[in-house]
Formats: sequence, structure tokens, C-alpha cells
Amino acid sequence: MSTFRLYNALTRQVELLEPSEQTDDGAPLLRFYCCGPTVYSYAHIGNFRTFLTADLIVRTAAALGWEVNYVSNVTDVGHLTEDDTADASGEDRMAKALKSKEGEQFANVWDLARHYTDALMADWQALNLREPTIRPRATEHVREQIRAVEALLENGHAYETEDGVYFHVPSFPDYGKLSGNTDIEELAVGAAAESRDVVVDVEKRDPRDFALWKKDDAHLMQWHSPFGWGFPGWHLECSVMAQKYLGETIDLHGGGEDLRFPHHECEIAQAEAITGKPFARHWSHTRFLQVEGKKMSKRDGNFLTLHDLTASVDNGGRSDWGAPVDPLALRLALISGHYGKPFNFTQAALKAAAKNIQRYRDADKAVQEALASNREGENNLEAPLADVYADALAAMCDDLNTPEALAAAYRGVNVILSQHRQEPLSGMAAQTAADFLNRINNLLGIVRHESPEGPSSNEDDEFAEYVESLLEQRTEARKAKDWPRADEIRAEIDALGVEVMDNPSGSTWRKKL
RNA sequence: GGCGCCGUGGCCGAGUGGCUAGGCAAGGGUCUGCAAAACCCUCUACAGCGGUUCGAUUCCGCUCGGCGCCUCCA
Repeated sequence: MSTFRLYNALTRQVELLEPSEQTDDGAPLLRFYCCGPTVYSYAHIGNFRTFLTADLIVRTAAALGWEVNYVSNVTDVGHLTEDDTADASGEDRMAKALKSKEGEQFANVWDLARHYTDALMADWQALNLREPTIRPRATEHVREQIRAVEALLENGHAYETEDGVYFHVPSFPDYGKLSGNTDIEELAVGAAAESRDVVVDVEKRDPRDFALWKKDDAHLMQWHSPFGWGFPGWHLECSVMAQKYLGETIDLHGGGEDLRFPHHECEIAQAEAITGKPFARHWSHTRFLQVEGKKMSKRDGNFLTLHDLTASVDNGGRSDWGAPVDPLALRLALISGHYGKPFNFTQAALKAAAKNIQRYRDADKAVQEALASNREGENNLEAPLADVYADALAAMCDDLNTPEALAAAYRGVNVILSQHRQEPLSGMAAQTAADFLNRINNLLGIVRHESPEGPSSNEDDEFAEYVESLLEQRTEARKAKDWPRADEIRAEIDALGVEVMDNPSGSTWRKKL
């Protein structure tokens, strides 16, 4: 039953994802590497769509009883902003960020990288993303990268020039097997470089050759190497770190669709030229998302970081996007489309997600209460919830069909709530429902936060206290049938962004969506 | 130009050779001091044109339209 099918970019078809090893306990062990971001700024929701895809792979594997060695890096070395990336010249992104307005607060590039790395981890947790087994940093693996360059020089796949060390693409006949960019492309590449008026290292032997090491003793981040002071090429860090932590051949390698070429193609070339073994057996890419029908861009005002959406307006959150948005709603919105298809992120979709999350919370709350009261009675949830969970897992195993998995999960929530409405859940039924919600949360991460400290704070507690006190006053007024006074207080509460709901059993409140 | 993806009801988005995905929005209703929430009901679509077929939204071809990558980008 434990078959997990996933699109493989290498073969261009949906294939069985097969761990090549087992743990000592006999569980399949998946070795998975997903390319992380360069920490020169806050990560945006597009970055997170990719990390979310990785997260869902990890969760689905875990649901099947697999162990996952999940490695996701942080690129804290500045690479390049200019078109001549292959030559690794030009200004790097970190240096550029340091000079920007936001960059003024940082003492240096190291400081800047640390700040944005911390921000990444906080956002990561807010979105309920599972922490990678290992999160290596490029700057902490420069030794290994230098050794890889040496190995490639020794076995003839690389050569040194005045400016750096390059990988010689023609020495690796498989180059292009992932992207389909083969020899025809070669001409286009040369042409492209010329038309862009880029200064190409004249010593490069082939236009496709890419930098393994860039000699530059003026660079803000530089290391000493046998080839002089400088810094490693961008593609090197991932293949080196993946192999260090996961072995020479890994089961699955993922990232954003833009990474397919040249980044992943170059990783393959470097890694396989050294080991002579396949680097990764399965490749997965997440498609870019669009925002309100357009590619995200700062100019169009639709460039969204997690911070833009989840921070309070006072704290820089974007009111035009309804900030602060519940991070779980954002998570749900971002996984409501298939990872391999273009996805249009819209305000309407975000609102719909928020509403659904509310419902998951309602169910969770009802179940917790029922669990506490432990009523006598039948358990008629077992069979329906088992079916629904099986549907959800099967959908995820079918190339991560999140829309279908979510539909199934929601069906389960509705079963629980409608059952509970007819007659409060028995202790046994509540236990079944709680197990279901836990499993759904493990699989999809949309029921509640998993991190020990949820995003709650003293501020929230104080706010809640204040609302409760107002609500008490209103209840008094209602008892006295002083309707104008009651409505007045409700208006006050309403102004705080809170809605009041009067039920037969009393009044409750919650933050408006 | 090269490679690839997609066009589903007001919106977002699965899926299938014949049997209502789902969500959100909207309209009507129940409930309610008024609201809100909740619940019930309604809304049957697959870009266009051909072809294959007993039958196509689903397969094939063409047309139109949108989008992505092709050394900045997840």
C-alpha cells in the first residue's frame, strides 16, 4: 500500500518514489535534499510554496511510515546579480542588499545573512513547516567545496584561468539530461551572452562552462584556497552539502522550477563527474506562483513576503491584504493548488482558506471538549473517518494531489461537526475524532501549530481579557433587556476586529477573518 | 527562436470516455431582541472548430487565448 508516486523531472513522468535504504528498524529511509533560499532578504510566499512542497513530501513519507533524512540549505554566500553568472563576476546579491536602504542596519554581510536566516526560521515555523533534519549553511562548508574543486581539477573536468576555476561542460556528455538543454542550446547561449553585452572570460573554453571558484580578493566574503583568495561558485554548495549529509546518490532532490536549469544541471555535472555515480534518482520542481494573475514583482505591488501578510499592520503588515493573516490560512491557501501547476494566489483564495481554517479549529475545539467530558455512548465515527483519512493519504501519494487531499480532510471535519451537532460526541467518538485530526495535521499541517510555542503571546492574552470584560458587560445589558446598551458594546467589540456570536448556551467571540 | 505548461460554473481549483469533486462567493430559508455564527435549500461548468466513438469535458488534430523556463529569481 505504501506507494508514493511523484513526478520525476529526469524522466518527465510520474514515478514511484523509492527510498534506496532502510533504517535499522526496517523502515524505508528517504534521503531528500531541497534547495533553500539565499538569505539576502525576507523570504516571499513563492519561496515558501517550494518549501511547502518539500514539507508535504516529508509529511507524506512520514505518514507511510518512512524515515526521512531531510536536508535543506541556507545560501549565505552572496552570488551574482548580473547576467554573467556563469563567469561569477559582477556584484553579488548580499553585497547589493547591504547597500540598500534595509541593509543600512547591518554591520556587514555576515550580520545581514544572520538576520535573514533567523527571519527565515521564524517564518518557517509560523507556516508549520517541519524542521529539516539538517540545515547546512554554505559558508560552513567552504572547505568541502574547495576539495570538490580540487577533485574536479585532478580528474580533468575543470581548469584554472586567471579569473577562476571552471567546470568544462563538454567533458561531461550527460550535461543537459535534466533540462533538455543540449547542444542546440549551446549556440543560443553564446548568442545570448553576446547580445547582453557581457564581458566573458576569454579563457573560458566553452560558453557553457561555469565557475567553480571565483578569484576575487575584493569580495566581501572571501576564503583562502589553493587557487587564491575568492569564493565558491553558486552551484557547488548544494551538490557538496547534499553528498556530505546524504551520500553520493540521493533519493530525491527538489527546488523551484527556475533551478532546473542551470543550477540543478550543474549540480549533476559536478557531483557525477566526481563520483561517477548518479547524483539524484528523482528530481522534483515546484512551479512559480502568481499573485492576482501576475508574476510577483515589486513594481506591480504584488510581491509578498510572509511578513507582509502575517505581521500586524502596525508592524509592517499589509492592510490591503488583510494583515495580519493567520499563518495557517496562508499555508492552506498556498497548498490548495497542485505544486506542479501554475497557481494563482488571490485575496479571495486567502479568505476562503481562512474560513476553512476556522472550521478546522471549531472541530478541534469541539473534540477537545468532548474528550474532556468523556460521555457514554456509541462511536460511529470510526469507519467514516478511516475512509476519509485513507482518501487523503491516497491523494497525497498520487503526486501530492493536495486539492483532493484537502477535500477529503474537509469532509472529515464536516462528519465530525455534523455528528457532534446531532448529539455531543461520546468519549470514544471523541477519541476517534481526535486521532483523525492529529493524523490529518501530521499529513497536511492545517489543524493546529505543531511547534511547542504557538504564535500566542502576552499581548494576545491581554487582548482576550479585555474582550471578555466587554462581553460580560454586554451579557449583563442583555439580561436587563437593555438592547441599545448591548448593541453599543457590540459595536465597540466589533471595532476591535472581533465578532460576537450569541448561542443558547452563551455568547462567544472570535477575531474576524 | 528553443523547450514546456495551462485554458473547468461569479472566483479558486480536482477529476473522469457514459455516473453531482470540494471550497469560497451569491440568492432563498430556519434560528435569533437585532445581528453574527450555525444549519437547510438553490446555482450542473468543462475556450472554439473539426475528428475518433454507441457516447467526449475527458482521446487525436487545428485555431484562439493565458503562462513558465532558456545562466537574477523558489
